[in-house]
Amino acid sequence: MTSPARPPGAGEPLHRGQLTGTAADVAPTLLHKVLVAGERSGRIVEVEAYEGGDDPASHAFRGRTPRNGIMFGPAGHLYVYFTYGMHWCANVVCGSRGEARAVLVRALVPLTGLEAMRGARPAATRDRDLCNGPAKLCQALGITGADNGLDLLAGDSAIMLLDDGVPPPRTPGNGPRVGISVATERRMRWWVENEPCVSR
DNA sequence: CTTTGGATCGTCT
DNA sequence: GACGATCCAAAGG
Repeated sequence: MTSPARPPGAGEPLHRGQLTGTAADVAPTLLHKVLVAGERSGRIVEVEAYEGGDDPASHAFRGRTPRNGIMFGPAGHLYVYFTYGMHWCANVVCGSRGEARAVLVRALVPLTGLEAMRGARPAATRDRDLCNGPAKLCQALGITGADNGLDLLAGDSAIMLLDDGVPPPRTPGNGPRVGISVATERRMRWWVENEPCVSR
């Protein structure tokens, strides 16, 4: 009995219990999970952990504000923020309620909806440049502030986080986070080694 | 190939 | 009023 090949971008939503640990615990487990936005989807190949009140680099370090409120809610929701006057970035909220931990999704391998992604990102000359950065992948998938707070684990959400059976790498790359000026000694960035779609 | 600086505006001090 | 959890084009080697 041969089962048919699973369509690209298909899978089951993660269980919320998989996201209740610290951001540093959860982040590397999200490698190879699939982020889906309508017909567009990609496999996560680079992430960063932000630990809320324990982490000077986190948006939640100085407490709850109108912008970061979603981070203080339940795990599995999407935290989208606007930065540098023009870019959106997407996080998966994790930890327990009130802890404001989150994992920034930094890069994807495009799986489906490539034509829509190319249309959304005319600056990308190669397909590997469609989603190889936190703001690029939001542009490619059409994620904006309007999506802030969505439940990524609900079957009817416009944006979902799926497990299609591909396990995380046994030994991911690990190093300092990108683009921050504090807590730079913490090695809380993880990526899939030898993967062309990783940023930088 | 690497380095540099401009774009652009919401958010918090 | 200052500063980004960034990207890209242009300039330089």
